[in-house]
Amino acid sequence: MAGRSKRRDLAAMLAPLVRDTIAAERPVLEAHGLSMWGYSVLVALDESPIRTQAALAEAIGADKTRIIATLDELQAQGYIERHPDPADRRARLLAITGPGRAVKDAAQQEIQQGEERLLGELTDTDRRVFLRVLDRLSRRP
Amino acid sequence: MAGRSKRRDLAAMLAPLVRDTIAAERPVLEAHGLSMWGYSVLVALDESPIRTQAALAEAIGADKTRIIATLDELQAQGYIERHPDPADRRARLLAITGPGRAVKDAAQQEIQQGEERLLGELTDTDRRVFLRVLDRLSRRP
DNA sequence: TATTGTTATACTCTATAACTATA
DNA sequence: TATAGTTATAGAGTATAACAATA
Repeated sequence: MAGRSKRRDLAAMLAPLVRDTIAAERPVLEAHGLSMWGYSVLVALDESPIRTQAALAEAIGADKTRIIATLDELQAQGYIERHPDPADRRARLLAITGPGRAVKDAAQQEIQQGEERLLGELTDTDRRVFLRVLDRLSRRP
Repeated sequence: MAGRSKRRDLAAMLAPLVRDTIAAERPVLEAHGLSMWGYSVLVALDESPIRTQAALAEAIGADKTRIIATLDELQAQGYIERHPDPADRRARLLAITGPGRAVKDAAQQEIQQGEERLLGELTDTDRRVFLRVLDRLSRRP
């Protein structure tokens, strides 16, 4: 059986799109006083608390060393809580706070509203399929 | 009318996917002696020659200053030709060579074959819709 | 000894600005 | 003077390795 029809590489199509969406997020996050990594952390902790910083870093695709400054800042802003685990004082129990959830929800609403500029061009079917496939592919191990 | 159903941000889904696809490309390109930007340049020039380096840089989403070393290397490898435009000797006419097209085709085939690991999980309909939408969104101005 | 978090260092990548050569 | 290309410098972001605290 022969190959499939000619197409561009996935990375070549994904790269400019991710660049645009991140560029669109930047001013929104800045207006809410959040960094890109800070927002990532809030989104992750909004789903559920996490028991170690290393696990959080892995969950958001970051290095454990480079989220520390982010966590310091989020804690100073009162958006997360960071307590030593009584059962193992090496680990830090991480959780989002009420104000943290509020600022994350506000920023996220604005971000997704902006993304309608893109998604709004699609038919309902295309939109639904695209988001479903994208969600699935992005969750691969 | 109320909002749409809850979803993740586009950037949050796109980012890990683009990271994985680029990570998958890296060893393939290295085996063919190409850098990421070098491969981008060959793909762009394969479509059509370009009259200035600035235009090429913009076409691949790069800065004009940071593709110069790449062009030097591609030229030394014999994969591109770079001639001063006789009509305006400030500009450089850029074109891919036969060997350039050959190495680009070989690398691209291997890359897209690897991407089947992802796309092969999808139904024919999902695959077709996803690629069509992705292609469209990635070409937006 | 192994693991969690932290800090320090080095390295890569990118952006900015200055320089040349043509026009 | 304006533009295309080039080079040099500085800055941001990232990765690596060493360190301190706890197990």
